[in-house]
Amino acid sequence: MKKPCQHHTHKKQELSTLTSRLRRESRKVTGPRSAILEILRHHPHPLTNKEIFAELPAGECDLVTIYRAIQLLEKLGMVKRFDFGDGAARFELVAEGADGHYHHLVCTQCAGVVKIEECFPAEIERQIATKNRFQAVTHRLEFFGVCPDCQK
Amino acid sequence: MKKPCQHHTHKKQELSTLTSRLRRESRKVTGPRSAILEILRHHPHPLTNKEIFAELPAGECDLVTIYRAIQLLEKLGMVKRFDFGDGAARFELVAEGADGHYHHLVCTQCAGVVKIEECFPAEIERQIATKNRFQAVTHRLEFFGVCPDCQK
DNA sequence: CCACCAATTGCAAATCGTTTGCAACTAAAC
DNA sequence: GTTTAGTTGCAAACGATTTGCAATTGGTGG
Ligand SMILES: [Mn+2]
Ligand SMILES: [Mn+2]
Ligand SMILES: [Zn+2]
Ligand SMILES: [Zn+2]
Repeated sequence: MKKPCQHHTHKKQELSTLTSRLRRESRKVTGPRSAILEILRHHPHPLTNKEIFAELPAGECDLVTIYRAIQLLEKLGMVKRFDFGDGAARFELVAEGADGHYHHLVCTQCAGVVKIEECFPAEIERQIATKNRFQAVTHRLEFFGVCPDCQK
Repeated sequence: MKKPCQHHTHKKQELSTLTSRLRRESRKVTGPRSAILEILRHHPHPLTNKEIFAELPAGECDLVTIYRAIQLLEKLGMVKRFDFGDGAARFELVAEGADGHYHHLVCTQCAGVVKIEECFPAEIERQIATKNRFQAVTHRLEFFGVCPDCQK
């Protein structure tokens, strides 16, 4: 058995890992759900429900089923929702154990997306929470700009 | 003439300042528009179109007119759009000359809003832009948590 | 004061993403 | 197998936002 890649950690989760998570929560592993998970597994960028639908072999399942499946996966913490401000929610698989905390840099011209691992110092958020006496403070942060390809 | 307040800088813009901006762009100063500007002027928090509509004396104007007015004001840079992720856009008057760059801390229970002047070091954004060769990079950042009142 | 015209408005209808109701169906457990 | 809670498809409902269009009006120039 050869190890496929020594340079990068392949964090793509096994489909079985994902489905067993469903069973553990007494949710059924169905055709549509497996298909959706497969698509998410193979996509490095957050997808809209409609995009997932488009990736699915025609007639595999209804758009509504995707909405419901994604809703469930989000509730179970298996996917994370992102909002790029264009009216459609996007979803991405959360790596096991990972907190799913990262951001994106979105091209305002072509909608291309780059994952951003950096975040500002947690100290800032802590100060904001303390100063305003808020608890359980989190944030939503996305960057926008023009990607290299779209710079003429 | 007495100066009303020495402690805070009242940055509330005069209505005439706002309307003249409209005339300068050959846009008409109408009843609905003045009313909308008045409401925005007196509200420290971003409002949804429907909220503006609710503030208006009954029958003052149609909801659609508010959508169109806000659209215009946004295009002229007189209001800034915020997205708290609940499906409805919110708008706030931008102080003259000000860049309108600030964020919010939103209570996830009661939807109360606090304006946040702090922002993370610009250096971080510059690095992200450079590393990914993006240009004109900006960001959208909002904080969420539980306000003092909602902590039971 | 009046005429004129581009800008504006109200109202109805259309869009779009997302949710819901319900009856038919099925994965998983016994 | 039988049983049943969990799922699905399809039609319809929803809420925010946009659009078409005919009627109205603010601002300008005379
Ligand atoms: Mn962050
Ligand atoms: Mn900022
Ligand atoms: Zn691009
Ligand atoms: Zn609260």
